[in-house]
Amino acid sequence: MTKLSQVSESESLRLGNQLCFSLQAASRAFGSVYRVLLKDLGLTYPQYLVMLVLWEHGELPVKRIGEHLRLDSGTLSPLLKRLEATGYVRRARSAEDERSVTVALTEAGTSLRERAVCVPQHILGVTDLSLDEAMALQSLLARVTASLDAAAPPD
Amino acid sequence: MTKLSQVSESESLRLGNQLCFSLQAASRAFGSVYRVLLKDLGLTYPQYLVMLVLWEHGELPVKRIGEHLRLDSGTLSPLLKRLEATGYVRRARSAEDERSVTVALTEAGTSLRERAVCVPQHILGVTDLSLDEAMALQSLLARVTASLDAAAPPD
DNA sequence: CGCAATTCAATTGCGCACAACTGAAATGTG
DNA sequence: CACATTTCAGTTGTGCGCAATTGAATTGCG
Repeated sequence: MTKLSQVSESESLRLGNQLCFSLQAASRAFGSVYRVLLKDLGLTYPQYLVMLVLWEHGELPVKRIGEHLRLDSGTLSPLLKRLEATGYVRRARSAEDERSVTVALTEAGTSLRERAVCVPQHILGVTDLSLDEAMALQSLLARVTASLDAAAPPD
Repeated sequence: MTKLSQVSESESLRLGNQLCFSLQAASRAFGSVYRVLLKDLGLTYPQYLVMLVLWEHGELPVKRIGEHLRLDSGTLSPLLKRLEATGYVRRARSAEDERSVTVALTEAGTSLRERAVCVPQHILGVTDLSLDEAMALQSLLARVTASLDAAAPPD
């Protein structure tokens, strides 16, 4: 098994830089498609991710949401404030632990789910990948992320 | 060839959402590693990308840089101003076309290249992918981006 | 128990991405 | 040639991602 770090310099230079760039490009391309789809729902993509977590797990403290999405309070606090302003979410200090803030879905936030189920299908519809390819991609991404995290731990 | 849009609902719902998420996660993980490496060079990752373009192509108008990196003037103008403040780049209105601004490397910007060549190798060293896997990943990403762009054109 | 260390959300500050707009310069058309 | 259209870079405003810090609440240890 040839390791990338053993490939010729010019080759690895190109590939090394290009890999991250392609990743970013793909990520932003997804962003454009999501932006259009989510506009009607009054959500940005990161806000949509938070809603997915809440739809799946129900009421959660900010910390837990951050663990699911790898986001810290610096990102989540203002984002959740905007979700609250939109009316999809309610925040309240936990009674058991006054440091913690519990985020819960409002009525509007809960019912939004039905209007959002079509989103991932629409996304998949335009990716033009086979199931195998999508799973292969997913698997490669997971491995890359894991090894990068080992090198520069997210904590 | 099974198309994702034909897979069962629950499966595609999960995969559809997860694909973009994994992409973002991998992109951010790369970002963390690059951030550490580029700190010594006084560059952010997007600034590094601009430098790569300039190292390869030499003096270029803002528009061309944007075409290489898929970035518009709203992103590039302040970024280039910061690169100029750091001293890696010089900007000047083009003589032939007064609308255009030409970006050129300074002495410091040119010589920075030597200190930057180790970056992609270091990055590759921690991705833990074989050459085949890296190329497969690259190819999948390119296809995904192309199909997403067809659905929501970057223009 | 009492005090230090830890945990949690929030805030501040910086840089990037993108949409929408501005204004100046160039191009094209009648 | 005159005037509308297009092409540039820049600015403004919003939202994200992350580092660093703050302040309050909890936990742990002596």
